[in-house]
Amino acid sequence: MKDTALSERKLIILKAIIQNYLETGEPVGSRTLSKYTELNLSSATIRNEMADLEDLGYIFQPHTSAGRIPSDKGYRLYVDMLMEDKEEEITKRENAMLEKADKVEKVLQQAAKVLASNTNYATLVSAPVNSRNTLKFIQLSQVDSEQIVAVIVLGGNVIKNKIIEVGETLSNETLLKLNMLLNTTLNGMPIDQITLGLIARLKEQAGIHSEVVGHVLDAVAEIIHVEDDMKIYTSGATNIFKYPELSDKQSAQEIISAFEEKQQLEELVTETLASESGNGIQVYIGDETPVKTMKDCSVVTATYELGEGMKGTIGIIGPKRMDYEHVMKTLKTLQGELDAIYNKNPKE
Amino acid sequence: MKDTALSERKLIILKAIIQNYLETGEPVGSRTLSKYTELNLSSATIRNEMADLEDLGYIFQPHTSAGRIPSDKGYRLYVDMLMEDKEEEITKRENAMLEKADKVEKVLQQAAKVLASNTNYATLVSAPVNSRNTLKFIQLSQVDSEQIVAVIVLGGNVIKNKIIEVGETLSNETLLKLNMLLNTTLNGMPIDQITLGLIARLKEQAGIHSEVVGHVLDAVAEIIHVEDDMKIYTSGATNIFKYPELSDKQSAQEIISAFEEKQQLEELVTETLASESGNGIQVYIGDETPVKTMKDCSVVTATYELGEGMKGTIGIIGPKRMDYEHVMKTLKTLQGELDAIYNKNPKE
DNA sequence: GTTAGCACTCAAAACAAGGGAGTGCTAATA
DNA sequence: TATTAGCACTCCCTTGTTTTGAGTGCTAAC
Repeated sequence: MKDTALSERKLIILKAIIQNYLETGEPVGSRTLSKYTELNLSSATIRNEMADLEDLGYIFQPHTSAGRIPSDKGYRLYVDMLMEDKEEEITKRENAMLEKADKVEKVLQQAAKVLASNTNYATLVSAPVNSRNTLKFIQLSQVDSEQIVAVIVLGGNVIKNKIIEVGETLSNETLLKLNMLLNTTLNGMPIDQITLGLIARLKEQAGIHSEVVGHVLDAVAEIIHVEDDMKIYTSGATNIFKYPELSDKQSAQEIISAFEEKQQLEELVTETLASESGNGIQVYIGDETPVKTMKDCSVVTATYELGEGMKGTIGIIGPKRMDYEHVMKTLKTLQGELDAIYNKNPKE
Repeated sequence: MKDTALSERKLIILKAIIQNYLETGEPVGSRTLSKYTELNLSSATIRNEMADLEDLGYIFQPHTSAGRIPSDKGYRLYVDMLMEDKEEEITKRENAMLEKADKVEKVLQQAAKVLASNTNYATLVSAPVNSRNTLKFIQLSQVDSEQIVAVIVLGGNVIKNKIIEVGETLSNETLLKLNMLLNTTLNGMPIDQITLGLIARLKEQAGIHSEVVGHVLDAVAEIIHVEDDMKIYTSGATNIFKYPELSDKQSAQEIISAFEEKQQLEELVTETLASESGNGIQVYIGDETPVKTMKDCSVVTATYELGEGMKGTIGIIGPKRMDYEHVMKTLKTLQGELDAIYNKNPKE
């Protein structure tokens, strides 16, 4: 029995085992399979084949005298080769909700929700990260005698603001001048090109107000700091209660905590964005996930793009026996929708 | 046995039962209580008293031949009369973290976290609602040939912004003029005083740019819309797994969903803000809570204030057998801290 | 190579028995 | 009269035993 290639029949059996297990969640035995119309084999024959498949590590028994369950390796083979693309229509209705929402946050939160209700798994949507982004516009305004507010507009119309305490009261002209200075120098500039040298030069030009400029640039720096900025929207975390294998106290606690804290999800997102595959869809099975608390889950992620190389992630987290076909199809659709929404937006 | 007043001894026994149950979570029996030093009574006597207390509805047995458990009515009596204020020091260390955070959202998220780690219950912090708030400052800025951004600063330095599409390109002077117009009229104005008449007047004064002004005021309206604006920060939802009586699948699912969706928590917050009690601390036991999914929990909330009558809520949600004394004390402290933080902020 | 048959394994369900915590009641006691 | 000791009773929980049934591996026959 060579490890390199499985016989046709073994593949069919493996596929049958997995599909059956995806549906029922119960270990599947030889008798069940022999009743499977496609292959007219007795249970005994199937047993032999299953023994082989077990030796090769594609399936295993939870205990002696139980049926077989796919191993991570088995799932992997299935996802890579055995699975056929389901060409189903996913519910367009709900997606209509996406169109309506206007603010970015709302759209993404909606997206997570739609995804969750379409799949019955836990979902996550990360906002586009604005590294490689450009600074579009800065505006300083007096708010109080000793406070100014800096409004910073980034490419993609992401707007940020920060209150800055200034010791002195700035005159209107001064503010106007500073605004001019900042905008003529920085407008349209990719934020990774704002160097220390540039900052020094700006401060110099600001003269006695160099301190204010310093504060403003600090604010910019703070705003674009990726980690700090990564917003993650989630939905349907409680869906995991639908899958007994994940809903014992221990697991449920851990997984839901991950969704609550979001810290760990960030890792997942960065990992996904870093290692991109062909169509942008990635499947992590069990131990393959970057996040240890999800070692008993499968995670499927997709990347969507929003002009300018700004990228975000959508993903779903569920049991290993998840409906990969449906999930991948749904992700692909949503990915498309998001792309569309952002590209039809007033061009950048 | 009159219902109006319980004998001194019954009160002591009831208190003992409750305190014991808070600690252990197990039904408490007569023998356990008779060993209680304070009251030198035999288990038989105690049994008689317990039978009375049960008749009166303060305690009950989960099943025959089990110890007694406090009923909602029992808890209520305890909270109202029997409980003594614990004068413990709560950990000041963690509160230091509160000081550091600057942005409102960060502070509140932190607050929720601190609360959760101090109590081991699920917690919630609602951002101050800005009805009764004033508009401090408006700034329109050109961002693109056909887009302007409106930055709106509210009292308490809450900053909002919104992109507005304008059909035409506005000149610098026009913008300046509009800014002048808006600010001279609206600055410092309580937002509930921005009436239709005022809006009409403004539009008239804006002349050919009345449309833009309309958009801006729409944006203001949208921003101050209370429901839409209510942000709720939560933490420690998974703490409920620590309490077996709440962590069966059904309950856990429901409670955590409530925390994820936040919808239901909003109801809780509005209810709390509406019916305010003396020191602003409220205790909902079991069915008393406005949120049906929490009928097996107790909810304790407090209101904090931030100048100008802007109010927010902090609250904790846990099992009925929660440590009310500790919780109320902690809430009171945090309430104070928040008040302090916001009142030491540059005066409004 | 396939299959029928059989002995074997093991988890889960069903059942039985015992222990223990707790109660209510009654009768004795202070 | 209030308290307590004593006792019978209830019911949950734990433990151990048995039964059932699904499933396997192996061997021998086809």
